[in-house]
This record gives sequence, C-alpha cells and structure tokens, in this order.
Amino acid sequence: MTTEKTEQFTSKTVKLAQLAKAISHPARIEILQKIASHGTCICGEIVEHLPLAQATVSQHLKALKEAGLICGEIDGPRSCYCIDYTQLSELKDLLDGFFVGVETSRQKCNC
Amino acid sequence: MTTEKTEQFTSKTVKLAQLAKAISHPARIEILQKIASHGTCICGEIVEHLPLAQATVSQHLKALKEAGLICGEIDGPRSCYCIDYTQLSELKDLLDGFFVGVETSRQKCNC
DNA sequence: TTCCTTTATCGTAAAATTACGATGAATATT
DNA sequence: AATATTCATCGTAATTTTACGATAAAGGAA
Repeated sequence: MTTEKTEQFTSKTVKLAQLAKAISHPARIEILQKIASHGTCICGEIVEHLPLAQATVSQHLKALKEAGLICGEIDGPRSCYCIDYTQLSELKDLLDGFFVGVETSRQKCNC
Repeated sequence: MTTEKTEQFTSKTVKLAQLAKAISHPARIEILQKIASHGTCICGEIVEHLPLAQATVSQHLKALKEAGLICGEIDGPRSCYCIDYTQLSELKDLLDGFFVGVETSRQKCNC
C-alpha cells in the first residue's frame, strides 16, 4: 500500500506540498531563476546552463509545467518557456500563510 | 546513473531544495503545524491527528528531524518534538531570496 | 517483577523520482 | 529535396519515497 492519502488533507495543504515539491530539486530552482532572468527562455539555453542531459532537463521542465509554475509555447523547432507569476504568487501566499500560522503559535521549547 | 549532481549547484540552492523537500508532503506540513500549535508535541498526538500509521508518522518525523526543522527529545517512554525556529527562519530567508531574485527580474511574457 | 504504553526501527512492497541514450517529429537551412 | 537543429518522449535503470505490519527497547504502572 503506497497510496498517498492526500485526500485526507486540506486542499491548501496539498497545494502547498505540490508546489514545494516542484522547487525541491536544485535543477528546478535553477531553471526558474534562469527563465526569470531572461523573461523568456529556450530549452537549449537552460540545457547549456545545467550539468544535466537534455532529456533530464526536459523532464524537469515538464514537472514545473505540471505544477503550473511555468508555461511553454512552441516557437518553430524550439520551446519557449516563461514563468507563470500567478502560480508563483500563489506559492508565495501559501508559504506566507504557512509561516504565519507556524510562527504566531510559537511557544517555548526546551531544545 | 542516478547520481544526483547536487555538487554542481550552489550550496544555497541545494539547501533551499532540501528544505523545500522537507515540506513537500502534506503530512509533514501538518506535523509542523500541529507541533507549532502546541509548542511541543508528543509523537502519539501527531499520530492521532493524521490518517497514517504510527510507523509512517515516525518516518516523516525522522525526515523533518534530518532536515533540521524539528528536534525531538526523549521524555520517558515518549518522544517530545518541537520546531527548530532557526532552521525555519533559514527556510524563510532562502525562500525570500528566491522570490526576490525571480520577481525582480520579471519581464513580459506572452502566455 | 510483570505488564502495558510509547515509539523507533526493521523488513517489505509499490510507486515515484532522477538520470541518461536513443529516437522521432517538427521546423530551418542548404 | 536533403540535411541539420531542436526538443519531447520512450525505454530503461538505479535510487528514493511512501506506506504498513511486526517487533524490540525503554520506561511507567500494577
């Protein structure tokens, strides 16, 4: 039994977990930073920038796309990616909510 | 070859990825929230609160401990967990840096 | 001392993740 | 038309993650 019981959690929690997972790999963080620094970015530029094979980078791009953090459109034989700032903002908001929730209830701890 | 090439990334990026991974599961988010709301929390209380077996919860607690986000001390036959707010702040700082970096370089996108 | 409670760890199984080379489809270039 | 470039996807392999039951260790209660 390896079924993830995500149904048992609030949708907010599940969404935060999904977005956190999207940025839980150094390559995917770098990809987001690279795209952001160009506004828009071709797959090839990202591949050049990373110590990973093209197939692997494409896989990471797919993960980011599925999480909604980037979107890509075909431009001739190339793929042009850009950040979805709406989703990124949602991640930011969910994280803010998380930190506020965790920190406001902060209490003494004997560690 | 499935060796993660984390050496190729900056330590900041790797650290952010590690901490993001720690909160990339709904159960682990809930655990942090639960502990925070009590200041300190016994393993059993967390198990009660989650739709997961005790062994699974212990596993998630271990992951959070290894990421440095919580610390636990033995209290009789129980295990008492609390949040490590220093690490949590580091996560917050790394995330802030990430969002600032990504958003300041924000440019037009045709999506 | 004997028994119960608590929880970490072991063993195991299924699925997901990470990585790569090879390939094919689409578009440019010659 | 023939060739080259770009990139998503397929196939595959190793590893990690997620989940659970069973068990053992440690401490408290009887």
